[in-house]
Formats: sequence, structure tokens, C-alpha cells
Amino acid sequence: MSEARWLDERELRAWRSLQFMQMRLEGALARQLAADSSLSYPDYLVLVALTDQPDGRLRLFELAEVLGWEKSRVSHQVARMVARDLVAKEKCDSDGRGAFVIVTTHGRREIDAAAPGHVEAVRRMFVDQLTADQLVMVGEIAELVLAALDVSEEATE
Amino acid sequence: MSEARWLDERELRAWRSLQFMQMRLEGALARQLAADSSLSYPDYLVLVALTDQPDGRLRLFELAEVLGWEKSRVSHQVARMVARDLVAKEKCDSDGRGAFVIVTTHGRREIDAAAPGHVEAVRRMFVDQLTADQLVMVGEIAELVLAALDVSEEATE
DNA sequence: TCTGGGTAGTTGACACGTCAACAAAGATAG
DNA sequence: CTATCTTTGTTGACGTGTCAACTACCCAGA
Repeated sequence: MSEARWLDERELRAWRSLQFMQMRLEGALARQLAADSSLSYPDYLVLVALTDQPDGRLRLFELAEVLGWEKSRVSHQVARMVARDLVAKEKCDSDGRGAFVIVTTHGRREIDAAAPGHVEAVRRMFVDQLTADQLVMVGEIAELVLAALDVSEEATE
Repeated sequence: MSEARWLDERELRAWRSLQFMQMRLEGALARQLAADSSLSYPDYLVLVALTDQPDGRLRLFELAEVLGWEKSRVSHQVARMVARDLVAKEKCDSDGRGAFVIVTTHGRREIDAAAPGHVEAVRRMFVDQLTADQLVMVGEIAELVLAALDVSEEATE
């Protein structure tokens, strides 16, 4: 391997600040949810994905796709949520291997209660701190980086 | 509580893309480190913080400050690393409660071996995907959001 | 029909992170 | 000096996340 191309000060600063921001945001949001509801952040994300569906149900692998999670992560998380009656599992008739995850009444109540506070927190901590232009740029940059990751992972497969 | 101010499409897109980018980046970097070294990402961050110091040592609470971690997280992580001889702990003479964390020879070898590959990955996946302007803006935005978080947490204390 | 390869999901072991409770030592005010 | 408050760090319980190995099923082609 040739000499490493180290990051210069500007690059390092951007990279570290971004990492730091992400860590602090996630932490603050998780704490906000824990304080104001009985849901964890992962719980919340699963329930959002499900309630975004007209019928409130998704196959496990679809949930994995939507959330960008590994299948075993989804499996573990759903198992914990089933135990707390936030979601239920149901066999899939058309595919003997498959299973649906469905929001329960209780799960729907919990997310309805938690959502306003969470959205408000995202606003206060992130969205409202940026101008409309900055917001758009952040979105574009993130999608750029994501696209590059997709390409390089296809190459690896 | 009044009606929730939901995020509009533009806001939601920026927010979700950013979250997604962060998740994918962290995952890819962690996998790269695991594949090319014997260090986890947390291991790596601790060793960077320590080797950034002239004497390769930090008090536990300083490590927590630098990394932005909770004290118990630092304590657990350092314990795991001591068990693998990546760092050592040493009593602090001037403060009977305190302890230093010190890079070991082995720890230094490991990070020296891991760093070029990691930096190269950060470059490939992130830095090189952006223009210089975009990089600067990302840094500014992150620092803006961080500053707001600091203010709101001071208010909470 | 069988057989081989991919897909869906589970499981167990282990690393990671948070919280709350704790112990021990410093700091400060009376 | 001593009572109290704060700071430093540890611990245990528990939720979370990853990996690799596994079962069960689907499907396509000989």
C-alpha cells in the first residue's frame, strides 16, 4: 500500500463535526422519546414504517428494506415488540416461509401519542436550525453519498 | 399541546436521507475495520483520542469529554480494551479517585496498522464524494446544530 | 421429479450503550 | 473539623446490533 492520504484540517473538521452531530442528535431524540413515551427510538422507527402502510402491515424483509436494517436486527426487534404487544406477527398464506408484522391497537395508540413530541424535537434540534437552502443541500449531499455507497457495494457483491 | 407541526416533504427527505447516510456510513466503516484489522470502531476512536495526546494518556473523564461519550460507556469500553491489552489503566497520584488510560505498545501497533485503511475508507465513501464547498458547508451546518443542542441542554440542567 | 441454489426468517453468542445505584475521594462552607 | 455537595469512576441489568449458522421454503432447470 502507498502512503496514506491523510485528511487535512478542513476535511477532518467536517467529518468529525458531522459524526458528533449525529451522535448527539440520536442521543437527544432517544432520551426525549424515553422521557415522553414508552417507546424506544427503534420501536418508533418500526411503528412509523408500519403505520405508513395503508394496511399497517409489512413482511419482515420489507421492513428490513424500508429501514435499511439487517434481517436479524429486524427479527430481534420485532420479537421484543411482540412481547410488549406493540406489533403482532401473522403467517403469510402465499409464502410458507414468510410472516407479516402488523401494528396492534396498542402500538397505534403509543405511536399516536409519541409522534407529536418526536416531530417537535426533530424540528427544534435540527430542521429549525437550518435555512431552507441548507436543508435542501443536506438532503442532496446525503443522497450523493448514499448513491456512492450503493455503487461500491454492488461492486463488492 | 397544540396541533403538531409535521415535517413537509422537503424537510422529511433531508432528515431521513441524513439518518440513512449516517447509518450506512457507520456500518460500512465498522465492517471495513473489522475486515482489515482486529479493532472495532469504538476501539479505533478510543485509540485515536489517546494517540492524539503527546503522552498517549488521558483521564477517563477527559476521554469521555473528547469522544462525547457517557462516563459509564467509557468505563465499559476501556475495560474491554484492557482485557485485550490495547490500553492499560494507571492510578492518578494527584487525585485518589482518578485513573489514566494509556495506549499500550500493542494498541499502538494495532492503530498504526488500521489507520491508513480507515482513512482511505472515509475518503472514498465521504470526503471524495463532495466538493470542497460542500464539505465546508457540512461542517458549518453540523456545528450550527451542535451549538443549538448545547444551548438547549444548558437550559435543561 | 429431484436437485441445487437462492430467499425468508430465527437463533445464540457476543459486543455495545444506557441507566440508575453505588463507592470513594475531593471541595467547600460553617 | 466536619457535614455536605460534587466529581470520578465502577457495576449490573437490560435493551440493542452484528455475525454466522441454521431451518424451512420457493423456484428453475435437467
